[in-house]
Amino acid sequence: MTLHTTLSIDTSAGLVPDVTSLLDPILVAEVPPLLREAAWLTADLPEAVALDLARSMVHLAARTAWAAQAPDLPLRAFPASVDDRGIPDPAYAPEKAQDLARAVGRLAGLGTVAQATSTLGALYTSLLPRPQRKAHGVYYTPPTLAALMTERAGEAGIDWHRARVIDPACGAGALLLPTLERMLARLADQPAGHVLDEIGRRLRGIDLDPVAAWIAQVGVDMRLAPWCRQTGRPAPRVAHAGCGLAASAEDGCYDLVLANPPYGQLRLDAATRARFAQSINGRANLYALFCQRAVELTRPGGALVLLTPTGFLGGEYFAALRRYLATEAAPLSIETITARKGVFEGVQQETVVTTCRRADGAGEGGQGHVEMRALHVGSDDVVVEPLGLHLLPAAAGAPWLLPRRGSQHAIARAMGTMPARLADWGYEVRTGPVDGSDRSREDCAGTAGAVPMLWPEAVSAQGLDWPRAKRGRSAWYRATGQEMKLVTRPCLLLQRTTALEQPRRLVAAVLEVDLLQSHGAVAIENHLNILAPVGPCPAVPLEVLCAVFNSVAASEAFRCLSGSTAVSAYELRHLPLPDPAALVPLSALVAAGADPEAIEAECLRLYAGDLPAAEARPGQDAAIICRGWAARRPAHRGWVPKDVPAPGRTLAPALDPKLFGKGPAAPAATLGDDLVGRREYGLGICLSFYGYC
DNA sequence: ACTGGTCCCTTATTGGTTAG
DNA sequence: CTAACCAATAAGGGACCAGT
Repeated sequence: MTLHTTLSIDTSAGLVPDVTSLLDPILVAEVPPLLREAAWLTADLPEAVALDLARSMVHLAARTAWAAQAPDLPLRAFPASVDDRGIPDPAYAPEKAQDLARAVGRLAGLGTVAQATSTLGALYTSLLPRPQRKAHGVYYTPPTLAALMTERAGEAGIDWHRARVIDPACGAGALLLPTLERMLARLADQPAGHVLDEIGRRLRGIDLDPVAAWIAQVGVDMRLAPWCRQTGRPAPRVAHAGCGLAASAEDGCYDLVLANPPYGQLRLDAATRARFAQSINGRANLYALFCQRAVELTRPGGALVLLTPTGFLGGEYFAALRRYLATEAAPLSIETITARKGVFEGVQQETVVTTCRRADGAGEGGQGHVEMRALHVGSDDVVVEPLGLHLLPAAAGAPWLLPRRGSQHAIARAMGTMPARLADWGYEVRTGPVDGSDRSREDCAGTAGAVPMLWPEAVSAQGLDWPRAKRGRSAWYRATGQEMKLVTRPCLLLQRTTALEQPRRLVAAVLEVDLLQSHGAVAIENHLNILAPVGPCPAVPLEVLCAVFNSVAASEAFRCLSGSTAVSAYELRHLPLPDPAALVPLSALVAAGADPEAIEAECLRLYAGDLPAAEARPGQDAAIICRGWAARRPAHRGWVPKDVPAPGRTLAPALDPKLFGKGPAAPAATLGDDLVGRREYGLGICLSFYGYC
């Protein structure tokens, strides 16, 4: 099988040419403790005071950094709308605040310009009051990811020599600076005045926060200082304060839109809802609006690179966004960021980088394929794990079934051709109707009309365990004229919220007839899903359904479709299932009470077993790029495997504790040893991408 | 009334450090 | 060296809110 890639990774050039040089180890080591200290300063202050202090400190830090980088040029004026009077209230350790700000500014002034702005941005975000930060989704892009995003833009065909680029939510300029860098590289031989003109004409950032936009602009000013000196002109205004969602005269003019927009649920007024009707349905999220906005800004044939939560890949409330993107700006590649934590400070959101091309009406036949990758983001590197090409579902708005990990490649492929859904198996899904948090009901154990109440903790792969209920929860429910809430027939119960980190996303147990017979009915709490037979005789028996849903294969299949911690009824209805006719061997195993491993193996076969082995693996021509390793360990410099290493090759233990665990260096091991799950052998895990370990 | 998504909080666990 | 303690992290439950 040839894994044709529209966006091949250029291994010879390296993934992120300037990342390692951009990340001065001194800064990497010394800045975070200062930022933590800074966060303490504002943690307990009233919001307005904290905001004031944050802005003052950033101003001071920027002044310090500027003095180091361009002492001969004037620093751009602080936004007039924000009060500039130094550290505001002496009561809150002002000297310490000033010292901190200067210290951060000095460190920022040491590194490259991109590093300086990202450091200033990080200072700002760590000082911002939490409510403010959350309300506006202020989480700036780490430099490694920003570099990767501009790299993707290049792969999507952006010509940095003439491209017009905009970031409608630019924050402190994390994406503007790498873009500027690429533009400058192409303008190297041009007269200085022309360079300034070109940058001013072709690069633009917008942010709601005038101080953030100012930091971004100061970064641009710093970078353009040499050209300014030559011409005696100031740098052009690139970053503007304003609302990135507002329509402008420049819609459809940009060759590239780069954005890590803010996230967060919204309450929309009717006008805004109508304005973004194409891309939102149900409960809207801010980033969906920015996605539509990004498409509107892009010219036909132009490219978009967006960093968003994964939720839109499968969630019900993002069906309109999926439909919109599929028709207006089909994704070329989707790259899931595997770590939920540690990439964005204080965020538990699972995120994804999507590269799209704006439709140009030229009838791009045969589209619908997406290049999937997983990104393992370290503190100063990104490891790219190729997951192959995958087809988007033809049905508009349907969840996109895409692998998030290498191990899901085969299952994701197979799912694309599986036509059956739960409805075809003879089942419907609904959420448990009883609100267990309703404390108005007293414990009714043993009273008349009381029926068993089933909570999530009663459901496990081992079966149903009633009257199990956690502390403070009643295992009984008194039906008070709401008998329609009760379940009277056997069904499958499935936990409704499971963490992404859990080994299994799907946890199911059969509600047997005996519990129903002894009590007449049971109540199902809201955090369980109910999979109930539609007719008297479903195409697949309950026990077989249970076996499939409890299998690792089904859990992995579900992971390919879900983006949030919820196991929603919507997603369950869309989960591809094997043809009922193919379930004969599994039914026999279940009926015979076969051991779990045999059942597990059969479920895996049902999902992925029919694929040839070659297809079950991600592309062998793919590359893994491990810049951070090379940077820290000279012995490993240049270790960027371009092809599959032979079994028997000696592996070094992992060198990046952030990525692959801590502890003393492990001894070298031989490829082919059982290295799976051994975190000290990061390389071993890398090689598992190739299907070797 | 029902459903879905997300955030936050509590609890359990783990890993690391230090006193005895 | 062991036990106790503490901090950080993971897991999972609960609450809340908004849309249908």
